[in-house]
Amino acid sequence: MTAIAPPDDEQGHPGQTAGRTAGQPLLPLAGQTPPMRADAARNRTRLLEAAARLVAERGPEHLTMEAVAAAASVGKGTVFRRFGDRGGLLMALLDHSERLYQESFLTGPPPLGPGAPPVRRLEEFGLATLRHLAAHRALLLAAEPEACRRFEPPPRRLVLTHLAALLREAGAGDAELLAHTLASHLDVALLHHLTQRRGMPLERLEAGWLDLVARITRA
Amino acid sequence: MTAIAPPDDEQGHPGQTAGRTAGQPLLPLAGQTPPMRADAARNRTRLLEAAARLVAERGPEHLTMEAVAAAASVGKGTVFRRFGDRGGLLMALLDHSERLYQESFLTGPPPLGPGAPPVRRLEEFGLATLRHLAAHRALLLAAEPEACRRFEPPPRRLVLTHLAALLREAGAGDAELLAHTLASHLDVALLHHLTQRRGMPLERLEAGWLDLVARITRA
DNA sequence: GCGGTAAACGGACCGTGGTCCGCATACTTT
DNA sequence: AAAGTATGCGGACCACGGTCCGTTTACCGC
Repeated sequence: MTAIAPPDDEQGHPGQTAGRTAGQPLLPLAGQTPPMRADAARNRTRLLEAAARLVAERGPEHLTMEAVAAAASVGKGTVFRRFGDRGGLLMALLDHSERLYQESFLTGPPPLGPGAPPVRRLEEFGLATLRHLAAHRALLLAAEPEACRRFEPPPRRLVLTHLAALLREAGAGDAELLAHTLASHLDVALLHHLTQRRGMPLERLEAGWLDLVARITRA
Repeated sequence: MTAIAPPDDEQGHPGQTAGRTAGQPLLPLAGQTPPMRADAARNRTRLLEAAARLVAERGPEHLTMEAVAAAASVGKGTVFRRFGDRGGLLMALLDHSERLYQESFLTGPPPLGPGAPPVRRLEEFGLATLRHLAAHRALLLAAEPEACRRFEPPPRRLVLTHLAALLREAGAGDAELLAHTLASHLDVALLHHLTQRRGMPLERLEAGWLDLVARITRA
């Protein structure tokens, strides 16, 4: 990336470009950035459509940036300018469902959203997350960044702060650390490994989650 | 890799080449494979020396396979033939301390090795592992495979089976699942994130480990 | 020593992610 | 409407991991 390259955020048509403060789609921080140029917006949607098509055809793990560019009749540089990198493009593809998922526990109805007791919300949050991961497994897996950046993407951060908040509310010990413990149980790569390579049914992971929450919150 | 490429295992001089059954240096399985040719063994040590030098000079994250080949005055193909891939080379660099670490809890003296009660061994194991990770952070981080293979390398498998065995002995619930929970607390990437990016002292992670073991093993 | 053979070698080659920079063009201002 | 400017565009270019395959060479049996 050359300088202040803005790796995109969301919206399809009259869009804007993420202001690159600290994170991208943490949800409500769609703000005051200058509107995208018309050609840029057009290319953006063409790229997303092309990418979605290619993913559907060949699977996210075989998606190449050059193929997307070609399929959208656009230069390769344009893809990178818009989405930053491969992970950014994949994430953009997930943006819509990611939003729904985030809203469901941030502002949705209890017991998932605010209003229920914290332990109850923890239980529901894990179940909802496991289902979210399972539904988008391939894409999330393909978008997973390199090891040392695993905890940086805003969605992961949001999950961590959410868990930490609920744990604090429930009065557990080192909430930040325990949040990581819980979060690691809600990891796509782990889910993939356990269900695909080790043949565990999703139900076992769900039961494991409830058990884990119980063990961790009874201090 | 072309076919039954043997991604190397250990020993320096009259060596052998891993038989590729299921795992590499799970420790005692150095066996009955045909001995390495003299030139192969020589190149192996030259490569390891060159790699170690380059890592020391520029850090493991800047190590390129071509640079290693050149520094060892060897063809690039030879590097891949010997070590399989970049991760294999990095792992080979760690092989010695990995062995010491593994022996310490498999056959070493209690309370880390056999002989102490399981919960005690769990506590010690975590502390020893955290120190091991911290000592080799950069190298382990650079060797970390892609997300979807994160649980496949034999060292990780060994940790998981060890944890599961101790948990079973301690009578916890779903030992295999809980082993993953504990193992995720002993993850280089997590350690890196918490200590480097979030500024937590190692002591806090150690305390967190003891707390976690306590919470998980009191059924 | 002398072949025969399997193993090892080397480096050209390929695919892919990511960058660079000169050129084109959508919006703004007057 | 013309000029000015920042934004975006494109695709040549680079670095690196990994593969392929024709050539070389260590080892084994004689």
